[in-house]
Amino acid sequence: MATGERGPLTARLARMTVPTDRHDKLGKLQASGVPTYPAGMSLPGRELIQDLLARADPGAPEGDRAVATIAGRVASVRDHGNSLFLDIKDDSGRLQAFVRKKTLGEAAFVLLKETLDLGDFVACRGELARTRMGEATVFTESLELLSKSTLAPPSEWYGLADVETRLRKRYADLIANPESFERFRARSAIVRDARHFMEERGFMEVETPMLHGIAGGAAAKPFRTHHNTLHMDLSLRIAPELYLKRLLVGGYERVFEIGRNFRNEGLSPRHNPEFSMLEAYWAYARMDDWIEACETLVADLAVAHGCHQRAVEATAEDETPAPELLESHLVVRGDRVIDYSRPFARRTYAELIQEYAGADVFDESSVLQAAEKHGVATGGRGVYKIVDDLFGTCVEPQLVNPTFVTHLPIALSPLSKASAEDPRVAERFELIVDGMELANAFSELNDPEDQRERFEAQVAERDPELPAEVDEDYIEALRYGMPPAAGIGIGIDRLVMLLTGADSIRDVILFPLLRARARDGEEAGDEESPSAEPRKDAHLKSEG
RNA sequence: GGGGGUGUAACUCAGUCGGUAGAGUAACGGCCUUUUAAGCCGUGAGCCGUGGGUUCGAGUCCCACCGCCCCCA
Repeated sequence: MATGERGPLTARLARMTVPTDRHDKLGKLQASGVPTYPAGMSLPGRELIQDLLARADPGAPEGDRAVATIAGRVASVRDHGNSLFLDIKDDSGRLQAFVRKKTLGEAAFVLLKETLDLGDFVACRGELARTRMGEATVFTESLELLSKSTLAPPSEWYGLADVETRLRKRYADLIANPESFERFRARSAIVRDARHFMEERGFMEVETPMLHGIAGGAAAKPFRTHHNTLHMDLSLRIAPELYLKRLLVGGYERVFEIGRNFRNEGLSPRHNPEFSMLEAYWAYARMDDWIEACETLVADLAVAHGCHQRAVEATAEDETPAPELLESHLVVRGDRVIDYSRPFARRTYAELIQEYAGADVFDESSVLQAAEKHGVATGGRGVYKIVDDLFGTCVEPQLVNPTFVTHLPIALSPLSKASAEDPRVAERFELIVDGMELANAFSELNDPEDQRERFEAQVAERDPELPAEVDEDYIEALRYGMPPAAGIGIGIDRLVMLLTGADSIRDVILFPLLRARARDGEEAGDEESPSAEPRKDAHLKSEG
């Protein structure tokens, strides 16, 4: 907004496309000396609706009633001529306010009726009591305009259904769709609980760079950028892994980071170019320790937060959720009911490939044959890539209940230790839930020479999804000695999807990346940057 | 990149065989002393995604483009 702009409010708003009727109301309010966006506002005694209802009994007898001040958005108005019923909605809930001409005074009441709109923010002060119909209500003695709304909010009754509007104007989605509002609350609570879980187990939260010279720690195309003063090409991180492990070298034994990773790849219902991970490293631990910790974390979160989804499903069928349902390990997602009871299933990678793809992971001809049969591309690619595709096509979609997939091929695991029993497989697991990879963990490779060889093999592949050069600094760090350790990455967005029943990652990211919309009166795509970074600005937006 | 779907009022949606652009909600004007999807009477509201084509006539049929959704590569 043009905050520096001066001049009468109505004149400023007239230059914008304010609907005429709401524009007239602004003038009316100004003429009456009522500030539409008052400064220096203080609301002594203002309570959240939820707190008020917990503190005071609306059914208290006359003379014993609480006086309350509530503030929020006008969500509904029922006009009865000489009185109004308003629904006031705040962060915590919704409460009715009753406003009478007799109480408020003729002039104030008339002005209110002439100017009040859905979406306005107001404060109401008065006694909390019940109406004849038994509805808890603030019998308003004074009402104050806190902020005027000049655009009509989306219909509360029908909600906001248009997917594009919901994503581009998330605020409108949050106003109109309570399930969306609650879902992002659930996300916050899930992250908070996950953080608490890690802290309780003695892990220290750290922040590592998002700007990397060499984007390593995963196989993905990075977003590229440039630092002007240092004349450095940089990438947004695709994973924090190599920095977190440098901290193990430095002597911290348990570290974790919750944060954003960036991968310059396609969008899908389960992929957003920026997404959140919880990544943790644990010295002197092995893969099995993470199986225990991960299982505990996910199962506990499912009981604690899946209850929201169970309640949603129950209410959809007009049933009151039974108490045992709210404490269960069952969480609904679409037409699946996912059972998070411990222990989760444990299967080996080779076993699953055999069962669902009919191939022997360690036999090339068997893999090629299966690829042919299942329509997986083979041309000019390493066997392990084909196996990986077979797993994604044939196995992953079949695993609905949480399943630890262990003994992944070492060729797919360039940063993990090989198993002591079988050098062909890594000491590694992936946790698959409802066909999605939710977590990935392994015993960390700490042999600098072995690591160098694997990096060099990656560079030799000349794959745009793999680093183009060896991260010498990381190798050097390993030379100083890294304790034996195991690490894990847990996809936060997917975790929230699973526990809230969301179908798309966009339903759990407040502001997902969307194609830039051509502005009116401009030729779209005409003089757009011809470079390979068409959406650079969407990511590198500076606050400065 | 390929295929399918979709785009109509602020919101949710109808729109038949190609023949004057519709409803509910919201808004606006009335009536109404406790309603709750308040009610009743009345009014206004549209670049039918954009551009082209076929036709006497296009929201509707055809082509291209744009956005969004889904599937596939």
